[in-house]
Amino acid sequence: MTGTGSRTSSPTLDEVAVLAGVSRATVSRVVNESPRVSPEAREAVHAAIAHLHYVPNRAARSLVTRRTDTIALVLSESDTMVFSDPFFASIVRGVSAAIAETELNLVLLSARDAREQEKVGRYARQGHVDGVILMSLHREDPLPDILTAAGVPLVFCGRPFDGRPVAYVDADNSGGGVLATEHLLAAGRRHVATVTGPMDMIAGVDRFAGYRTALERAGRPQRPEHVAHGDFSEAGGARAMTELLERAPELDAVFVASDPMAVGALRALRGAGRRVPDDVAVVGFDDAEVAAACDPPLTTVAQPLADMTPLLTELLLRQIDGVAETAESRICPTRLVARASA
Amino acid sequence: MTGTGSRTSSPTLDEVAVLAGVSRATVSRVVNESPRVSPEAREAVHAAIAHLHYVPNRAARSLVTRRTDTIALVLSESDTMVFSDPFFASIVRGVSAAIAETELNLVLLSARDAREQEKVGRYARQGHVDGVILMSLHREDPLPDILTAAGVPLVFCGRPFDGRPVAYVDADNSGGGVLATEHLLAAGRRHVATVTGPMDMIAGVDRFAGYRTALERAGRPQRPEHVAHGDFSEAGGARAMTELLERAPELDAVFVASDPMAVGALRALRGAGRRVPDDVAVVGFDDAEVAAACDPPLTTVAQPLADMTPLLTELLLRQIDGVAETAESRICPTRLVARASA
DNA sequence: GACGTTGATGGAAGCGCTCTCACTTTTTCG
DNA sequence: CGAAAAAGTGAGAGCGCTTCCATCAACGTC
Repeated sequence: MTGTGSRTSSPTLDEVAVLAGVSRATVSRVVNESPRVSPEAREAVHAAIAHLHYVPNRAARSLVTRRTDTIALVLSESDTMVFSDPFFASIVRGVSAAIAETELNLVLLSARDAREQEKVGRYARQGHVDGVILMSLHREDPLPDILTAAGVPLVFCGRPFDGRPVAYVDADNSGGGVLATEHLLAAGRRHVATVTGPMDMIAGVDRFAGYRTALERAGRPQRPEHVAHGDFSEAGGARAMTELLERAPELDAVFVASDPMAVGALRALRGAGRRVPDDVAVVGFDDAEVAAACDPPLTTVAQPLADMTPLLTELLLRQIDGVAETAESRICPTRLVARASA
Repeated sequence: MTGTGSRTSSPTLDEVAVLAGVSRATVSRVVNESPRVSPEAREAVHAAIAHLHYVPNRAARSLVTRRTDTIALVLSESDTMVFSDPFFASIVRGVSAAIAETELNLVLLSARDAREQEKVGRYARQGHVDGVILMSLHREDPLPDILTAAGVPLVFCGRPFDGRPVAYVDADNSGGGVLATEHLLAAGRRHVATVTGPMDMIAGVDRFAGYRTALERAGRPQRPEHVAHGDFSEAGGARAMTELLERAPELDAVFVASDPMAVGALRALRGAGRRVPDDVAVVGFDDAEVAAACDPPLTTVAQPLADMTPLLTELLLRQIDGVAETAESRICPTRLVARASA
């Protein structure tokens, strides 16, 4: 505790009360829009507030209300990923928009490494936020346990690995994987490979599961050399595609578990002289903006982000307001968007 | 104020004091690491804290200390931009890392539209944060005024438009523009065009100024048809490059004011059948990761981000601690990174 | 051995706000 | 016209914490 800063001390509720000629309680009522205030008092208070540029001190209010009116969106991912994958942008934008409708504030917290995760945990436990939305969870992430233990209202963006009873919203990833794979099969493709997401993320696991389910239903063999693991990044997608071409040159279709990876795969295919969709059909996942823009336009599985982000927010607010009975969760349907690549 | 939530009320300082058999004052001293506590008392308190899982209530502490130990990094930009331009990622990562060294928390706030700007302003005035780093400022952004009026310690990432006396850190953008343009000139290029950044951002303006300065120094005419305005995005860069090729087909070099735009420009040039660097030399700005990876590798102007982000943090902390005399600011030198594109 | 010193500790006063409760005034209705 | 209900208001008790100040024990010092 070195200095004091030069912040001119702002006016308090008392000063407003004195100026308005009423009691502190009345000022508080006006500020909190209680209906039981006479119009005259209300006006006097408003005038005083305007005159003094009064702004309520949040710490004092929080101390008694036990609320901060801010929620955190925690990005549990390397920021290279966060800032390059359009999926994150979409979620942030969507949640942000949903929160903007309310009186709440939204803060973004990054939790890339153990140290930052610890800080986020402390931040939440200290009562800085009323609730947390956790996204991009990896299998071993300690944050779910930390935050659950802290008793903070919590919603996951994405199904949790263990079946823990927690509120979450997710796209139907496995259903989407089935959709994509069946689309390829229905087009008469014989050798359908896949570039999966990271296997320590549920979206990676579930989309892969969908691929396998579809093959199984079609009575097709699952060949290990048709599976390469990516990391949801464009570079990773290119790498995995190259690997696949080496191991299984006969492939004529590939389900790539994210659009950025699909862009990389497209590049790798072009580099290898394969034409899309003539030689190899490609289906991506996400329906990111880039999907429609790339060459050829990418057939992909769309997630209903427009539904998911408000839902995420709603579930959290319900928990905060204490009206959520049990941990609710929602799986949102995915749909295939057919374009030229498959 | 509907419900109460089910958060089990956490233990207070008093309870710790009772359990440890000391006074509240002593517990507070231990928590705040005051040296004037006997080892026995300290140990007893630590034991009690561990036993109760005590976490200090931040609101109560802030109320008296007038500090929150959190600072905000405000992204005053559309999130499409934020999430696609690697420059943002670098700043966020750098500041994040610098903050991680300290006891402070970092929150990211988005301020895309007037409504969000208002919220950010309120958030700061209500005392949620000890200081603010403002980045990606556009000319008409109201946030600087709002935050200055709020008396919040403030550092700009980027020189302010007006010469207001405010702390800021910026790269030497105009110097970088000179560097890039002179490099092109020195290579014997006769018709050096430029794709600028947005003219409502200081980085766009300054880099363009550098381009003009270099032409002037070399005694070359400044031709309006050699200037096209971009928006720092890849698509914008491609668009501007196309425009340039139409207006000034004779051009044999172009200074593109950001790497993402340069990638777009490279694409446009390839599309138009121009070879780089044979027909047209290209210099970018930022030295983003993509610069080394693209084809051909991009000659670009590097910003010393590794210096800038700690500086940004340091300047802010100094203000918060009240040791900053006046508004300090720093311009960090840029340097040319020569690669194949020019 | 009386004295100031030093170090450790607890009592208590707030920080700025909310909210219960009691009080006064006004309205309503039998 | 009186009693009950409703409406508006203020006093005051905290919320959990820090910190000033007083206290007290243990320590040299002459």
